[in-house]
Amino acid sequence: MFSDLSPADLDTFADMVQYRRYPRGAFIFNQHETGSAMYLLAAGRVKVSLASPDGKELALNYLEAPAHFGEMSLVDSEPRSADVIAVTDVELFSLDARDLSAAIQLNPKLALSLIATLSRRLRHTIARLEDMAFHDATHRVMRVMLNVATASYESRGVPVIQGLTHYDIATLAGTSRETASRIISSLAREEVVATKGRKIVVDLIRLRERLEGK
Amino acid sequence: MFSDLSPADLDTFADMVQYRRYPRGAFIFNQHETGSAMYLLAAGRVKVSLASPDGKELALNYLEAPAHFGEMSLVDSEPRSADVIAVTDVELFSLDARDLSAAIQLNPKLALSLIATLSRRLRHTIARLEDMAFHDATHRVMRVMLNVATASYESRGVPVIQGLTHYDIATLAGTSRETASRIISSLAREEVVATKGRKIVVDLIRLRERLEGK
DNA sequence: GGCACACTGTGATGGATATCACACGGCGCG
DNA sequence: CGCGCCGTGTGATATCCATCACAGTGTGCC
Repeated sequence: MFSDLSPADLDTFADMVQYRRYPRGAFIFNQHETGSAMYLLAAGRVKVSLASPDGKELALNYLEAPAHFGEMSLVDSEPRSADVIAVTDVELFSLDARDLSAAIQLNPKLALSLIATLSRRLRHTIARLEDMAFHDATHRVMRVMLNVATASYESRGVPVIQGLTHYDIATLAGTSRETASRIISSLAREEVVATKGRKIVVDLIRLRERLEGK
Repeated sequence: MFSDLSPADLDTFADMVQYRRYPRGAFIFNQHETGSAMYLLAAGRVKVSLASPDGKELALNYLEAPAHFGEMSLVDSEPRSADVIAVTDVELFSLDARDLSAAIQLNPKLALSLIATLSRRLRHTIARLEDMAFHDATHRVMRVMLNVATASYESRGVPVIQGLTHYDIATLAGTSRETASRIISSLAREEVVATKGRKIVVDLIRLRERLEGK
């Protein structure tokens, strides 16, 4: 989902920034917590997600370095609107709101970069909301698989889903683990995807057809 | 949901901007359409909403002057992610993306204002998504009523919902007109709200209790 | 002031999906 | 290299809600 920050930009505020590490599984911050820093993810992978009081989870996104998150708290002092959890060991830099306007003075393009990031994320979130409101679980699970497999195809040349359990896919699709399982089985039966052990190989063409068709 | 633009800001780019009027009911732009302008709403009321292929509707928001919308297309050239429809007669100014960086040079605070707006809207959209994923129709309808009534209370001193049909409330809550009707009737029976003709008076305290309680 | 039309209230029904329950499979750690 | 545990597959059941159907109601327009 990211990022327009160039190395030059990073240099610009190298001394405003603070280095941190988190082990796999750690919470970087929690929903409803206050905090005025944004984070630049330098290495590793994080999950941005929401938890309901009764233990359900909805994943907003997975981010891979280089990326940034937590920008919303730079401009207002509202509580965090999601949890961010380290999926692997993580290295990152934090930038406090106090330093932001200084950073923008030094490099106004940074502001445009933030605007671009927020825009992309808002679009993405609106699309998610649209899916929740208009489409059934099958459609949503297919869309998640298409997104993940497409990203994999673009970065590694293979349209494969791995490192995500059915539970993870379900939280991305906003449905239950069981429902996601059933849908994946059924797609495998129809040869839209092929499951090899705990890995899913996606037929991008067919999957896209299915998503458009109905 | 808005806005940090001061009259001074408006002066700054008075000559980059173009004046337009739309009658009640007009589409200002459509989802999926391309377009690189943002709009400053000077007078009137618009609805930002999504339409599904099979005729369902999900309202993202209603905006009242002064407000702005369509900023996302300033920084990328993705299609519009929602429809914007004039609910009353509307007057607005459009600002093209080409002029944006110039405007930001003239007034860097404008960038911060955009970031703040986008942040607020992203928070709001995430909260909507959370509601859709975790809560039932009753909860969502109550939240819509609480939001509208609270806004009314703050601007006019009376916690009243008017000018919105049950259908409108349903599209804001992401449910059907019938379900919204049933929920409102039931809340009226329990004296959480009182319906006077086509107007709903809300007991803010009780409604908030109900929303927190379960 | 009345007539039409949009809005509202409410029953009946079916369908999607959450949830509970449990068996099976494979992966990783000791 | 085997045992345990997490992940997966799938049935049965219950619930929420969309949808269809239609009667009653208010409002604005002529």
